[in-house]
Amino acid sequence: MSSADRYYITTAIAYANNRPGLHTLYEVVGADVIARWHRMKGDETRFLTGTDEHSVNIAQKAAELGKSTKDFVDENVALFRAAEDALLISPDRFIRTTDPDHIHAAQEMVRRAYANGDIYVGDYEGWYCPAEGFKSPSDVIETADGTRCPNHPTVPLQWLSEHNWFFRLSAYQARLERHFEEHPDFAQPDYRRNEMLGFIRGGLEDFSISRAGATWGIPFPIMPDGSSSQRPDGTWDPAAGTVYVWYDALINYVTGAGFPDDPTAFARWWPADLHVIGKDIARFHTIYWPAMLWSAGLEAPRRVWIHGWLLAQGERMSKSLGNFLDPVDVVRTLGADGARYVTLREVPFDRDADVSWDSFVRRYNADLANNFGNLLNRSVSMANRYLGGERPAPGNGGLQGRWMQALPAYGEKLEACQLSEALAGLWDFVDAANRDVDLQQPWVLAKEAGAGAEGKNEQLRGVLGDLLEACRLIGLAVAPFMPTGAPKILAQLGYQYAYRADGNGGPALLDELRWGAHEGESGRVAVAEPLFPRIEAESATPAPG
RNA sequence: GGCGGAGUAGCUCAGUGGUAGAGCAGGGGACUCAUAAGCCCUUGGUCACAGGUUCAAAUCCUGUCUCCGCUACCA
Repeated sequence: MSSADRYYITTAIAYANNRPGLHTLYEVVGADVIARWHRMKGDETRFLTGTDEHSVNIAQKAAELGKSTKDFVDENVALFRAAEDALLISPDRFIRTTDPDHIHAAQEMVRRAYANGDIYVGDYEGWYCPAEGFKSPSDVIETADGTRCPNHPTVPLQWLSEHNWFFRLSAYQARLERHFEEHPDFAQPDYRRNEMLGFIRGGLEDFSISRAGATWGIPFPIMPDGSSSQRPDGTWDPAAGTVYVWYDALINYVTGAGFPDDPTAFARWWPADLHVIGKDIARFHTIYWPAMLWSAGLEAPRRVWIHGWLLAQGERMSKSLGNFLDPVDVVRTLGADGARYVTLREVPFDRDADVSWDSFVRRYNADLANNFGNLLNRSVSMANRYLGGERPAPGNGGLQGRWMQALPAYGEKLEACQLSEALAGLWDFVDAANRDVDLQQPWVLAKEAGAGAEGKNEQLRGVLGDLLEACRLIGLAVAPFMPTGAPKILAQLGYQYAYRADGNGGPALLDELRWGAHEGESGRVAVAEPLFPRIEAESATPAPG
């Protein structure tokens, strides 16, 4: 992986029509871990996440609730931010598509596409629900009365045609194909890349980028004759319509980098190193988006990571089905660190995975309470009991060798977005440390040393020094996953935690992760206290639905 | 329909020619530093099915069944 000194990572922006579920925030947690990893490594890091707030659906929903659209999205955004705070998400900017600079950026992208000859006025045809707006063919149902909108089955649909702006995606087919071939890592994982490549090879059609009727959206900046739609008083001519979907939502990634008004920032942050997105929007991010950027004279992002969905008993978690986990519930039971760890350990980042409350609790107990939590607890307890709280220097026993293998593998998996595998490998090291305790039997060494046996005290100090060092390394390495757990782990071991709450500010993580990085420093461990108390089944909140 | 992927222990999965594996869950044991955790041992599988190639197949080939992903304008 590259060791660039700056790292720009984004998530998809969430549709602000409701409160968030864990299945929505899951990708944000994953991206947050990667962002924190880079911050701690010392890369200048920018992590962007936020909300997508335009669309007729949102305006409609707000109207149904008797609220102004802006109040409605403000309320939902507050719920997102609260849930993200609970999960310790650390965006450098939380972007909203209603932010003024974003509106400006989207309009500028449209202007550039126009200047480049890539947009033109055409006819958009489709089913139109008078109560809601245009419906895609997959979004309508056949009833005895004819084709209807599932949300308004009593209202007859109309087949409408309206003048809209189209983006000339077809002009970019060859360049896209070449880009995929020259940059095999651009879209990942591989099977998603192949799907997208197959789609490109099948031929690309232009897509519409404006809507004539909608008012809750970014004013389209250009009139059909090519003149500006901005009036002398600064307002926009509603006859120009609004920007539709992708020329609004996707633009957030360049807005968040400073486009177009802060060229210095933009030159620093663009192109993005990584877009983390869900599989449902892979096509828009890996095909539409590069073409849109090229049209504006900008570079494509370096990498797009496409993750899967969280399933409940084989079905996609969703708000409409009600089979989702509330992140606040999960945090309440497992703690923020536990919730983050368990989610990213249970779900491979490259595909769908079935999750359940039981599987989360089981994973928490096995990995955090029993394995790592207990390793830390028993190590600190023994240092207190046998060495009066002194923290001896690490030796160079078998654990050191294992660590020198485990660390590079961990970093590689993490940077390859294989978060679950990264943790699995790290926990092999946890297991090795636990096995070492039983192999070395420090309690026997302590007894022998107490009886005056030759060399036993040195041996005991070496063993405990190794164990405490293993705990330090694990605690620091998992800090991106467990932002509040890590400082507590280090504190139990008698170390200062050098990083700020968002992971910035400390020494380069890879230096700290060297075996024996602090061996010259004397120190004392704290009183042992379980950091990840075991969760009994009865006390766990049952999963809703 | 087309293209692609997958079917291996109760669960999640690894394993691409050479006597079936891991973690979790279940059972037993010895220990005691520890969150009754950890450690050791262990019960579970005709590797979807049927043929074929081979001295040898979960692993290669053919066919069948089942499941999943992609197959354009939802945020």
